Amino acid sequence: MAERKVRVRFAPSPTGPLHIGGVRTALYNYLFARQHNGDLVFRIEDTDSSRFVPGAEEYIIESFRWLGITFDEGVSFGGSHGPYRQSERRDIYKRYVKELLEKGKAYVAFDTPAELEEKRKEIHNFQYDASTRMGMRNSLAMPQEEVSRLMAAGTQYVVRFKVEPDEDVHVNDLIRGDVVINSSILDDKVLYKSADELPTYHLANIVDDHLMEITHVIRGEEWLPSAPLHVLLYRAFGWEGTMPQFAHLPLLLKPEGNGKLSKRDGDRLGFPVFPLEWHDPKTGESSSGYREAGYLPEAVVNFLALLGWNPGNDQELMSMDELVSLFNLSHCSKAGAKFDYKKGIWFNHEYILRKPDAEVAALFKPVLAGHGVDVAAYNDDYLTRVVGLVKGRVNFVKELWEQARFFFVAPESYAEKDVKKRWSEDTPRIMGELMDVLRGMTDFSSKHAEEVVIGWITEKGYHMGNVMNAFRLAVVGECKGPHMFDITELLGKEETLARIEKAVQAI
RNA sequence: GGUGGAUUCGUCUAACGGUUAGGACGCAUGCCUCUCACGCAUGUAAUACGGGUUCGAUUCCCGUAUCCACUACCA
Repeated sequence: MAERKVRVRFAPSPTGPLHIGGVRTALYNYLFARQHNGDLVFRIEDTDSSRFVPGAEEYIIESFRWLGITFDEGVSFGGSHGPYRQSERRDIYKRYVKELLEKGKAYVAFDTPAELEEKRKEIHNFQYDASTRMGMRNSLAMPQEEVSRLMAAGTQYVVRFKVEPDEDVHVNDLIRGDVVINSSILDDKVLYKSADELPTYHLANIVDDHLMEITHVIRGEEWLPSAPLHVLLYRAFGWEGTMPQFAHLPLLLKPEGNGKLSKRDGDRLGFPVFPLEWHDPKTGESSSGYREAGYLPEAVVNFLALLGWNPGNDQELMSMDELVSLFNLSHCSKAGAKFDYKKGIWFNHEYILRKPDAEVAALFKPVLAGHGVDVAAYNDDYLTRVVGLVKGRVNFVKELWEQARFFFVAPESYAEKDVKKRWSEDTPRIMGELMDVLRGMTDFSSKHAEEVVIGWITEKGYHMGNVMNAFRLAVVGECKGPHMFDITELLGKEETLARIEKAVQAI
C-alpha cells in the first residue's frame, strides 16, 4: 500500500488569544509533521462570524513565529490547498452539503432556535435524532410541497446530518485505542446554516481535512465525543478510505483544584496562560504572555512538550530538533495534566544557564535601559562578563537587574541588617587600610587581588568574614552577590576605591 | 441525568505480568563559601478502593468511587 505523505493541521478559531493548551496541540502537530517529513497546515476556522475577534489571527501567527513553530501551508503561509480561511470556502461547503442532501444523508430543517428551546424545555433531555425528527419541522417529516414552498419563500433553514440509529461506531484513536459509541446517543447535528451561508465546525472540518489531504488529526480530548460523528461523515461522503487517523490529546488542567486551566488560574497564581501578551479589543482587558514575562521560547516549547508526553526515559532537557526526533504519539499520556508552572520556571532557569553569556547579555540590554542605564556606555564584553557572573542566580532575564545592578550604579544606601552585623566602629579604619592595599596594586585582576587582600587580612589577623563583608557592603550595598574579586575586577580600581570611600562617609 | 475518557509520590511522569516501584519539579537537610545565590549530595513522598484472571499484578478483566470532557444553528 502506498503510504500517503503525512499531513497534519492546526486549525484554531480566531476568537481571542491562543490558549497555552492550543499551543501544545500545535506543537505536537509540528513535531509529528517534522518527524515524518510531512506538512503542517495552518487553517482558520472562522465559521462563527459572531465570535470573530479582530487581531486574533495575527496574534496566533506571531505566537508561533516567536516559538519557532513553522507551518508549511495555510493562512499567511501560502500553499496549493487554499483558501485556508473557512469563511472564504463557502462555495466549497455548499457543494458538499448539496451532495449529502442528494444522497439522502442529510435533510433540511426549519425549526427555529426558539422552537427548539421550547422543545427542550417541555421534554427533558430532548435530542434531535431518529426518535424525534419525525415530529419536527423538516424535509423528512413534512410534505414535499410544503418544503418547496418554504424554500421558495426564502425561509431560513438548517441542514442536519441524518444519523442512523443503533449502530456501534468505532474510532481508532492512536492514543486511546478503540473507542466505541452507539450512534443512538448522537444527535442530528446541524451541518449548515442558511442564515450566514456557512457550515458548522463538523462539516467544514471534515470537508477541509479531506480536501487538504490531512492524514492525522491530532487535537484536544474535548473532541473525542464528536469523533464518531466525524467518522460517520467520512462514511457518508464515501471518504472512509482516506479518513485521517485520530489522536486525542489529554487536557491541561488547573495547577490546584479541579477543572481545566483558565486565564483566572494564571492571574491568581502568577503565571501566563497565553504565549504573548494580549489586549482584548472588546473588553479592554489584558492578559500576560510568556514572551513578555521573560520566558525563552525554547524553554516554553520544552516545558510544554513534556506536559502530556515523555521520551520514554529520564531525559527532560531537549531542543526542538531532539523533540522532533524523539516525539511519539504512543508515549502521550491519556490523563489530563495539572499545569505545573513551577516546572516551567525551572526550565527557563536551565535554558538561561545553557544560553551563551553574550546572547543573554543581548536580552539583558533592554532591561538595563528600562532601569535608566545608559547601555551604550558599556561595551558588550563588560555586559557579557557581568551576565556570566550572575545568570546562574536567576530564572528570568529581567531578574538579572536585581542581581547585577551594582555593576551599573553605585549603592545609594546600605542594607541596614548587614550594616548592623558587619560594620563596627573600627571598620572605617580597616577600610582605610584596605584602600591603601588596593591603591598599591597594579594588577587588579580577580585572582591577584584576592591573593593580596586575603594575604593582608591574614597577616593582620583580621576577621575574614567581617572584613570581606564590610568590603562587600561598601561596594555592593548589601551582603550578596558573586565572588568579591570578580566584582572588583570588572568595576576597576577607581570605582572600587570610590565606593569604599563613599561608604566610609555614609555609614 | 446520559455518553465517552481517565486514575502511580503534593505536581509532571517511568516501569507496556516478575524492579528495594525509577527520574524530574517542589520541599527539607548537608556540603561548598567572604555574603546571598547557583551548584552538588542526601532525604521526603505514590500504584484510588473492592473483586477476579495468574505461580505472580502498577500493568489484564469486572465493579465502585472520584475527576475530566461532551451533551448548541460555538469551536
